[in-house]
Amino acid sequence: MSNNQVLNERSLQLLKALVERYIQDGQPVGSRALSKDTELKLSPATIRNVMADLEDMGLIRSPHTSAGRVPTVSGYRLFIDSLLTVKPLDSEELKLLRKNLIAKDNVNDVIGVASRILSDVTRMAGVVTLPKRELVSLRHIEFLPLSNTRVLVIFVTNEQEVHNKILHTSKQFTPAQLQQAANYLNSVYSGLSLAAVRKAVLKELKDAQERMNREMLDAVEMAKLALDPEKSDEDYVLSGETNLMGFSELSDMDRLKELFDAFSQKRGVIHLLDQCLNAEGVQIFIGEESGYHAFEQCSLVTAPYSINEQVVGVLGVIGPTRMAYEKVIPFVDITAKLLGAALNPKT
Amino acid sequence: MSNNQVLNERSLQLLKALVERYIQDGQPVGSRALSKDTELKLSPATIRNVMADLEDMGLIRSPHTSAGRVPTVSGYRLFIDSLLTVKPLDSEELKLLRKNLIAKDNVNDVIGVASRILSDVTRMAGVVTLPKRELVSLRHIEFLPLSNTRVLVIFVTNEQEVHNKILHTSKQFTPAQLQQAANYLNSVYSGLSLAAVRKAVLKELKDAQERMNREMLDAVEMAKLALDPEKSDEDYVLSGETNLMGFSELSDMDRLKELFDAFSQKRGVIHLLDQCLNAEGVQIFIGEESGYHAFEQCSLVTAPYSINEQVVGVLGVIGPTRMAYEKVIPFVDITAKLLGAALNPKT
DNA sequence: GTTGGCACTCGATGGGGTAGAGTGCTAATA
DNA sequence: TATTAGCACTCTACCCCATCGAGTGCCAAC
Repeated sequence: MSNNQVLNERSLQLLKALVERYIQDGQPVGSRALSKDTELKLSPATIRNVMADLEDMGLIRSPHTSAGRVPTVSGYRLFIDSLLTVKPLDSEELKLLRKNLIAKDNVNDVIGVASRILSDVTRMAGVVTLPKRELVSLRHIEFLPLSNTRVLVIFVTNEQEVHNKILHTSKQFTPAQLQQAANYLNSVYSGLSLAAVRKAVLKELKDAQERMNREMLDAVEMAKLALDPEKSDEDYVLSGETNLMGFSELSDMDRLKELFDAFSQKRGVIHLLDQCLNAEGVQIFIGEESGYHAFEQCSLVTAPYSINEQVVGVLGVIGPTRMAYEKVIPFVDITAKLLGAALNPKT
Repeated sequence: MSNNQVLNERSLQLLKALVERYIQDGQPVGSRALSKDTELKLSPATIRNVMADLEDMGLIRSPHTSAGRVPTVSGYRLFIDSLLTVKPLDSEELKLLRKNLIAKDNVNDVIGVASRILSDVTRMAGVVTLPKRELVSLRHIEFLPLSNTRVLVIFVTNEQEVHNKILHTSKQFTPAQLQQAANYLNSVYSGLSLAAVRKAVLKELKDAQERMNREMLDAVEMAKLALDPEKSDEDYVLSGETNLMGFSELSDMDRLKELFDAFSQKRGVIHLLDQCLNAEGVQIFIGEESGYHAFEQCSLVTAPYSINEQVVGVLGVIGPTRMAYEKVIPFVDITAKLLGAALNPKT
């Protein structure tokens, strides 16, 4: 028990070797194998002592008496935070990204491509959230009369994305009135983020009623309805879920069902991804760290992406905890940057 | 071999009992069990003779020597076509349908609800295709200028659904020109199905150029672009896929992966569902009948649904071949009718 | 045509034995 | 004092084999 509770250089080196070995072939790693793997000329016996210490510290564990050792979540965490040597991005993959991740007319197409590339390259599942509506800016708003009190509102954001929604207004409007309302809103609010617009709208409604004429008031009232966030329309695009069926860690049907249930319910996944909106750069959840039982056997590598310097969404890769972090991390990172670039309006 | 190749009343009765029994508990059915199940007072030995005949005719088979018999696809087919006694719809389920399957502002919401009900009630997977764009009628079309030669076209169909698309035009239009074009198109084509509009548009472009003034020609030209079917935007909403993970028939991971791959690729499923657009009423694919390897262990029970007497889409249930057809069939049938009703514009 | 009897086949289950991998401990070593 | 060799021990994975039970096919009797 010489090094008890003390992580010296050698222990770390062995932990690193163990994790790398385990990630590579998925078998519990024994002392003999580790002895051959490292440059440290240590006998299996010595390594067994170190391993016992690492186990005491909760960094590795053995599935049963006569198996080797496997990293715990803390072990992976330490490995990723301090020991990982990230690989430079494969040039083929970079080429693939640059070729396919380009601006399109439809934001959803770009998002879909990004998600697919993430899953294809990593052979795990790729996920990309749609840009948060709140954070993108308004370019144009338009009202179309449907029938009686139903009005179709259409707003175009950031030059690319189009949203529409049906409003039920309290009174009837003529096409001309609607046109006028749209004109007013466009002249005043165009260019602001939707959140900012809503804020401004609420403010106007509250304290400036007397200063506005009837038409403008109507316009603002309608804008309020139109921008009501109501059911959060947050969503994501998931690709390559089926890749996850290949991993032995997830081959238990109950677990797998739970995982896929989580995917289709979306709520939990969105919540998880939202946590990464504020973090800068790549963020990783290992196994139970996510806080969701369904993801207990999975790791999630995420990175936020930005339009116009403004973080609007998150993308990531979902796979078994035993994944090639040293490749996935830089890949997720660069994909986020290129996605942001592809989504930026060409000014 | 008295009854060889001849299906008499008794054989059919026994086949029916066998299939029902097998559907109920999923175990190969033996002669003893069948002897107890039916009112025919026959000894197991006699039943064994009949079963041998049924096996010769390819209606049942035995997984191995000392197991009971299991229906083949032909067996299921005969059962469904001639022997099935459909159960009346559970009143609880009907209530659920009537309560939730109601008109909404957003067609997608209604479709989603239908899909979810299908899967929830049957505890299998539910699928509903989106209404075919081609077949719904145009209510209103509108153009919004974006930048230079990019124009946003918005069209509203059947009073409820809104589509939009970005066009790249060959020349630049002023907002007024766009407005004029829209006015023209609305006055001429409103109320026709999109397919009919496109047909008319192509015709006008071809043989009536001299009779039209410049603006109208532009309008028609733009309409052509707008309605270009291009990438078929056919799609469907799938629910409860994960229910399928519970069935032992599908518990083989490779098979399951293949099935879920088919779901996410969509192409094959859409093709399969499209085949039901022309058929009247409930249609069923049993196992390999679908022609898709991924569905070899599955059955698909479908029914087309209509808006304004016009068939526009298909819905159905996907599950293992061993499913309770006598309940699923009437349920799919009524769901299709109620979905149609919910989608019909309230005139 | 139907039935009882019977030999036979085959899958499922569980016990027992073995091989191999890897450990922890101890005593010897540098 | 840290490292190492040696060794007894443990546990899993695997295979073999015996047994059991379900169900069949066939034959002779009714």
